[in-house]
Amino acid sequence: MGAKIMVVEDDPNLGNILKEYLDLKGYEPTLCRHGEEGFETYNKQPFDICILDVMLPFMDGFTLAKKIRGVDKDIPIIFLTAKSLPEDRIQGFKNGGDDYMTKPFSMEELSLRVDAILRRSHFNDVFDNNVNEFDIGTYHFNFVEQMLRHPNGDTKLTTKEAALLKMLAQHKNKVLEREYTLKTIWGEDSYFTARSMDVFIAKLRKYLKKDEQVKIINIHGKGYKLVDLQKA
Amino acid sequence: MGAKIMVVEDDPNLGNILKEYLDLKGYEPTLCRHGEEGFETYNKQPFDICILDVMLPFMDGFTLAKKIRGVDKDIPIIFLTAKSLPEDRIQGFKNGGDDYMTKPFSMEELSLRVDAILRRSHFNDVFDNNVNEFDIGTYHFNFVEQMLRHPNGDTKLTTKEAALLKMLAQHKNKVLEREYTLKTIWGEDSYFTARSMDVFIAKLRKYLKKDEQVKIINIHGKGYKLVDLQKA
DNA sequence: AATGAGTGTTAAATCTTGTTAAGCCTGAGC
DNA sequence: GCTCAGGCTTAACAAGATTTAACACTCATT
Repeated sequence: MGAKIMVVEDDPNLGNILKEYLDLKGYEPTLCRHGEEGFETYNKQPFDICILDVMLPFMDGFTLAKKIRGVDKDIPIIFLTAKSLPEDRIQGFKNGGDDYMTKPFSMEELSLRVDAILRRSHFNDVFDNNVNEFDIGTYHFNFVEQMLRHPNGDTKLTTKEAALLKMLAQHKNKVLEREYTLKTIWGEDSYFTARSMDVFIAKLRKYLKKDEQVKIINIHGKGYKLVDLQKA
Repeated sequence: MGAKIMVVEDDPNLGNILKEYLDLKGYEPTLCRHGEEGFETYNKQPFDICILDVMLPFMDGFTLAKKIRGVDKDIPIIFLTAKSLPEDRIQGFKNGGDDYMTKPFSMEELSLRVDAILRRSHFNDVFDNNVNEFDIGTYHFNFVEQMLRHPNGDTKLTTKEAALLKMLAQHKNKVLEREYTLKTIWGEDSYFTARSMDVFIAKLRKYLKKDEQVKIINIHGKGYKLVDLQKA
């Protein structure tokens, strides 16, 4: 499973070459022809990174970037452009870009830059997805079975309870951001999904009461942290 | 006071310009003249990001990068080079670099790239540090538990209280600068965040009243200092 | 001493989270 | 198709955390 990449490029030639190359490299690219199509597509499915041409018909790349960041403030963005003036590159970064490449560029370099950025983004967490069992204090959590076991009595979890506990366990002793969690489990970050998540946190806290060393603490305005003092 | 940057550049001219510019931008750059000096320095103090020239006497930048990554596998690295061939840039990424810049380059662009990378790294994360327990006079502070313990009664701290006390404790008997603190915990340094910080200082002072030997004193125009007379 | 910027402190206002329970779907079994 | 149970969402209120406002005080400078 490769990273999902949105490519917005109006030149059909370059667009197709890009798509083919990224496909070959094991990514999952989606090609859009202009800004508006890009924004619509972005709202329909989740992406891990965007590659945007700056000069696009109807809506330029910077404007599109702003709209995308309005939806998803952490999505990595790489700008492509024909201009190579330093001021233009600077514009790219000031518009919230993570990187900026000047045409013509080497496909391999682009793919390496994509890798370098994904290495630092949340995309990594996807790689940890095959780990499905966790030790949490004196508990043992099996995600696939949705079971939270404890010498003192087991608990059968629901799907969402298990999904949330898994994300917390993967970030044990680190902050798990609300926004990221909501986008991953609920698919969107709204007032209601947020309240729903709080309800699930309350449930998990109840289940985890059997071990004093285990706590879910709130990081005000940021998210939650599953603390396991046994390991800390 | 900003991110700690290690710059390794043998050309004294460019090296100094880089250092000065980064200084001006609010970073804390340390300049090394060659690879070996770079590696020694790296082992002596913590850095948030490295900027390495590729062509260096004695030990080239790629080799240095490998040695640094051996110590610290997640530190972000930007390579600088005179060559602009795509193959060289590709070499940079294959050697674990996060970015690659070709001389001559714009200082502003470099600083923007540094920002873009730091944004995705754990630099801002006060919550992921290693040392998490502190002795402050007759108090014992556990950051992870957010507990300030004292024989005379414990205090449960909030997230921000704990974050601020941690920064003070890390700088015990030294000055903790306002600006640095605000950028680290609040993310920005404005009039309001500054007032907010003052409110938190007042709270911490209340909690620390149980030990006469412990005080938070103000360094006018600079910041605060957590003074522990027991250890001084 | 007068000025203006920086700090101390408290309280109110705002925003976020905790918790419980009621409401609403959906799918299994009848 | 009807009913029920389980699981998730929404509502509602309580409690908590942080920010903003207000006013008093201190410090450095003139």
